[in-house]
Amino acid sequence: MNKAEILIIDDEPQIRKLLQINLESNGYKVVQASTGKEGLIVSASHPPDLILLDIGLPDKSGHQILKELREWYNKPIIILSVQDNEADIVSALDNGATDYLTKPFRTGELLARIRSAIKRSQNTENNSTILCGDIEIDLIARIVKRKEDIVKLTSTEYNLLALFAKNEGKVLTHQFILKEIWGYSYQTETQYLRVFVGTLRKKIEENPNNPQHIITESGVGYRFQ
Amino acid sequence: MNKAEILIIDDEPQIRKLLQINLESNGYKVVQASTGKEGLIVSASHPPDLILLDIGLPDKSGHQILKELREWYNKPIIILSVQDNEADIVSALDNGATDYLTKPFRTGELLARIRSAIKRSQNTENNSTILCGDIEIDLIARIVKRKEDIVKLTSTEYNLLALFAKNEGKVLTHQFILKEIWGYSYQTETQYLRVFVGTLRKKIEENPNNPQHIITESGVGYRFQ
DNA sequence: TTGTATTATAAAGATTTCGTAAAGATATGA
DNA sequence: TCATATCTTTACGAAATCTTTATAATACAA
Repeated sequence: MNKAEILIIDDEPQIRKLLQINLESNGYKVVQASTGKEGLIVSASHPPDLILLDIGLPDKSGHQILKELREWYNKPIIILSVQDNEADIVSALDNGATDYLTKPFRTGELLARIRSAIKRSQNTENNSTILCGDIEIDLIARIVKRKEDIVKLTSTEYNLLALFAKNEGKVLTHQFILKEIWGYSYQTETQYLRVFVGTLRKKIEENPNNPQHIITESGVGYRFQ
Repeated sequence: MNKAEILIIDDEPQIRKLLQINLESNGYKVVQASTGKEGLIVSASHPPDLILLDIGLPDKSGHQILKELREWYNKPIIILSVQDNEADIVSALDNGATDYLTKPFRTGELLARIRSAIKRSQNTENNSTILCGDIEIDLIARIVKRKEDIVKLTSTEYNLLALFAKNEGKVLTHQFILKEIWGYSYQTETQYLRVFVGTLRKKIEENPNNPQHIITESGVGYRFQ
């Protein structure tokens, strides 16, 4: 395989330099970003194979960046932090961080953890666009196309469709969907779901009266195929 | 999904006890081994969902155990160690350890790293399908296939079939089935069962008049095979 | 073989769940 | 501010599912 590409998101130039030297001498290609915002843009325009994210960023909190990245980025994200705070670590890991290292870290360990993470991620296939029949969902750009034509979706409609697509083939319960899209306290508002499934079907189904993508599983939930 | 099962391989009884209490109170099922050799035997006879491995074992070095496990075991292995030695960490990670924590570790962090590791391993392989002849039941996706074709089942029909499949070969009494599917107060409504077994047979049996999967045990209940 | 208990099937009735339209509420942006 | 888009509710007919009843088929024991 080619050189793996690693994106460093860190506001301290010295750290970036240090990491760059170490990573490049170990055969990685390095891209840098000094703010969270820049990191999001860079990673979206050219997704790296792994991201090193400093949690103590000045513009947005690293936790926020992590969440935004994880909406579409499913390769490894390793957190670097001066904080040796358990709550911080737990929160980062639960929000999808692959690993968490406390600064100052040992270079050899960091490199080993990077190798380990990249190796594992290669075993899983990750795609930032999902293709289901004539529907194409670009998780990075948040754009949905049907037979090459862009489908205009509201934010909630998109979130719902993306959730379906990420779980293609599985039956998702009303509860689960409501929890994911609207939040924990909306688990009983199944009527929301009916309305939004209705509008989604109108937009993505050939014949909304005979849906081929969003299938109703009566009494349970819906299934996307 | 069911309780994830975690195997602890550690020679110190206090550590095992501490881990056991913490893990069990977080909903995990815990199995223990006090030596590396025992750990290998236990994991081979009944593979756990994750292994916590102490690197400083008396009989074989933990590194050796790790290598032997990794010859066939591909679920997460998290190393616990009193050694805060970089070479040790690097070696463990390069030999396929999923993570490496130094004792004394923080319980919350360990639990978060366990959650993270299990979550990732589930994304790679989610084969929770039960196969019975030409019938395939995917318990996670909640989907039933017969000879590759999806069989459309109502919620109750699915629950019933899943119950049968989970108890393949066993005779389930009317009482038991009714209690499991409809609830405690329906134990005498055997007619429900007859109706639903009938519709299920129509959907999954080659010849519903001569069922091969759902067998009647007259006067007792049914058996799935 | 006959009678009884158990099981199977069909179909009607009751209930729940679903889909849709549309009105009201809220947010968004010029 | 107003206009527009979006979200939340409400209402009701349609569809799917569940429950009940009736009756036929089958199994089993005397």
